[in-house]
Amino acid sequence: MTESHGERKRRANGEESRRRILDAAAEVAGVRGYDGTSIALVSEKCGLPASSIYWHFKNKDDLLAAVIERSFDIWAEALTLPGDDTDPTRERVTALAGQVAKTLLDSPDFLRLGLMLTLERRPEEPSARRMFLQVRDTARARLAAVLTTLAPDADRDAIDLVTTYAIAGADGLLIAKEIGGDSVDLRPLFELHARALHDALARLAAGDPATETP
Amino acid sequence: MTESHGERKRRANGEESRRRILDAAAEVAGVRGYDGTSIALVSEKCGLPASSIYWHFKNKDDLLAAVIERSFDIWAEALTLPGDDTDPTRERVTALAGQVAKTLLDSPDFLRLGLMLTLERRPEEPSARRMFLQVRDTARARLAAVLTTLAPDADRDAIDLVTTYAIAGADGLLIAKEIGGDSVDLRPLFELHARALHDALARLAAGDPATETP
Amino acid sequence: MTESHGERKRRANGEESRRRILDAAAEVAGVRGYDGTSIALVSEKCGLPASSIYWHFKNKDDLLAAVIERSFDIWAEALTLPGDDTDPTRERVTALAGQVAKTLLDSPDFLRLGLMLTLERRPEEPSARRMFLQVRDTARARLAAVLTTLAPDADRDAIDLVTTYAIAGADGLLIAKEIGGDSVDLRPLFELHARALHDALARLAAGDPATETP
Amino acid sequence: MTESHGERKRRANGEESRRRILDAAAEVAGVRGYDGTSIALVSEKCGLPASSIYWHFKNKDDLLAAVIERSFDIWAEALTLPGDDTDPTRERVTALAGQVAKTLLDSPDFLRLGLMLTLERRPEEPSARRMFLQVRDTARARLAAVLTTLAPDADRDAIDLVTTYAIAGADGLLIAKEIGGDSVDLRPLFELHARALHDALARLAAGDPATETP
DNA sequence: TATGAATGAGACTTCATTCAT
DNA sequence: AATGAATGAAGTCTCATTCAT
Repeated sequence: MTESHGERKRRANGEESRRRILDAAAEVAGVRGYDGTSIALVSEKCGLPASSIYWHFKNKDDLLAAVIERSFDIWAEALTLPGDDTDPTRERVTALAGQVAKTLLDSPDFLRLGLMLTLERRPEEPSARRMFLQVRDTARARLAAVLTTLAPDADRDAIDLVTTYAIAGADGLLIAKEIGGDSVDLRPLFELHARALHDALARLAAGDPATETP
Repeated sequence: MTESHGERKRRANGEESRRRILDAAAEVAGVRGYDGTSIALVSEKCGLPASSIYWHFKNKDDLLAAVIERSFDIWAEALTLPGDDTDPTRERVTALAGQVAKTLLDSPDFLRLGLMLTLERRPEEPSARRMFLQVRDTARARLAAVLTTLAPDADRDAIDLVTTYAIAGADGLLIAKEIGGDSVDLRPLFELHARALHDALARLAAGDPATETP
Repeated sequence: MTESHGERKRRANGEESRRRILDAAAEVAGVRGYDGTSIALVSEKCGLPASSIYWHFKNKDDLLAAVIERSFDIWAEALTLPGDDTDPTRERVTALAGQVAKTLLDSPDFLRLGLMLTLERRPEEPSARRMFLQVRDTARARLAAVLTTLAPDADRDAIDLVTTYAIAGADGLLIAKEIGGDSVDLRPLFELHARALHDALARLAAGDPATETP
Repeated sequence: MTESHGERKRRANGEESRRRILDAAAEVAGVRGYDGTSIALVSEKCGLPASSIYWHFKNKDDLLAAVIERSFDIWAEALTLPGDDTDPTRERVTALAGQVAKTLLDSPDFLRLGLMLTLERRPEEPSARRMFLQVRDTARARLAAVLTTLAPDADRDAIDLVTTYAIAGADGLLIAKEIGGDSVDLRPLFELHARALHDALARLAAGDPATETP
């Protein structure tokens, strides 16, 4: 109780204000997308006037980039990819996929917003989009590393292919969930995906050139 | 007063104007998304004044729904799903997946715009979104029918699951292509996906309960 | 009385609206300068909403450029420079200067606004400024032509010099009037200026190299 | 707690901060005018936060008035008008005009900004404008004194007239230079002006009523 | 002697839409 | 079958200024 947080006219606290703005922006942007996120809406939701938002962020684009960055950081922290195990059993791959699925569904702000941004092709790319692609690349690199430990003999191109397919499946299933809502049970779907990945890895490990084009 | 003040061609051809508007709207919406598509932009792109757009369409929402509908129709026509063959060989499933991939990449307007709309959660759902979900359901039903012919013994839930997974993969791969551009070769990816689907179907046909949760 | 102008909801009349906007903008800009002229102020003064102003003009810059152009045209029309007379008597030059003085004081909008714009050095030049410099050049050319008829033997550089000096005097005296208000009587000042110009022309006609640097 | 968190130099030197602010404000105001000079721009240019500017100056108006005052002082110091000589030869008047021209071109901040302010007619006159008119009056008085020594017999009204004309010429030529840039050589122009002033003074000394209105 | 943070007002501009012709 | 003109609402962002520390 050394600092009563009930003070009337809030004493200036930049850190806390910034957080409140980011929270509000994440909430709005996750729902309405880039264009649909208006500063006025964020302002209303966080209780600070619009002009205060511009004290903390250069502009709307900058704000949304920050939203994506923070949301990704939270997600990446929640997801501790076990990178030391090298046993590509189906159980293990399934567990891995399940972990990813769960964390994605828990904090999907950056992913949903990011996918929306990804699908657009504006004349000048928003830095929020750039930020999404950047963090997505980070995640991709980590996943590729894990897959490499699971199929050490596979060449880089093959790993790349499976990595891309793994991510694509996750993206697609997230969308399926978005559309289907409660009628879609993600668990068996991610299991299906895990099995597909496992089999692909197994073929890779066996040197099966199944992924090559004839 | 013989109504001859110099207008040459295009003596008020409604059909043609409507088409020009739809073309322009499709182009803009495919690039900028729902919010990013302004009537002014469409007007500029099609050469007709904004008020003329409102003569042909009730409002922006209506216009975009029409865009999606038309784009889907074009796509559906291009894609003649062979629904009579019942041989679930890998080659056949692969060919099928390849066909879908190709047509999606050729006319992806409705899909890209639709996915953007899908990812948003507005208070009041745009009818463009509703339209997308509707045509998507049509496509889904057709795909489910095909899969059923390939695995006649599978139960409805299993077919549903694989159908959802099939669509999810397509969505995800489209996004991967969107992000990766030329550095992503969709062919082997769709082959991977086809193989995954084939294997799943095979397991289904064999009564393998692999997709059930333990 | 074929068209009662008392109609309630004004029937759309672009020409008239445009004029009203220009009138209002000229009034405001002449008083407040470029930055000081807000669209809201113009809107209030002309009775049309701000968005209507943007129907008629691309943006504020475009509007102010139009203000300058029109104001100049009005001025140029009011000032019929007698270009056929070639008698450089003092009376004639004085009359000429007086005419310029009078018309400048009658419609000084473009000049006052233009001079303000002239004195600024923005990173990107407003097109209103460019417009001012352009019409000013037009005026300058006409004046140079008149001076040439008055001193046909003078070379181009000399005419240029006197032209510049003539304009500078007019600018300066307008400013003096602006500052001094009623306490400044422009008539004798322009007479002084006219005399200076006459003497300079006379020296030029006589081949006196007085304007050359030693 | 020995107050030692690393600040090195500049231990809060008020005088120096004030100077930096004035420098920045002079630079900005000379370029953008009164309205165009924003506190944020000045802050950025001088490296001090906006709130610090308000510690040194009451408000923007106060700041710009200070800019004008200081700029004028610098100019006045640079210009040592020789007031003791009473020989109205052309050479002397020319030299005098040249001196004024040179100093004006060297430090024109106050003049350019002042002229911009002069041309505006706001509802409430900025004190910066008042300051400009005040220092301008000071300069005017000094010039009138010099002219009086050159034409001791002239009456006050005549001296006033010539003084006004002298200043108007200087203003106008500054504008000409502003517009013409390198293509305008001020030297012969100021010589022309000097000659005009000399002749006017000579006529005054001779009692020539040339400046009177018929 | 400063300054980080905040803020209401207002800047310019675009929005989707309507209406009279 | 169309369109020129208009319009209120809302958009992003900057403004000058204040205040607690």
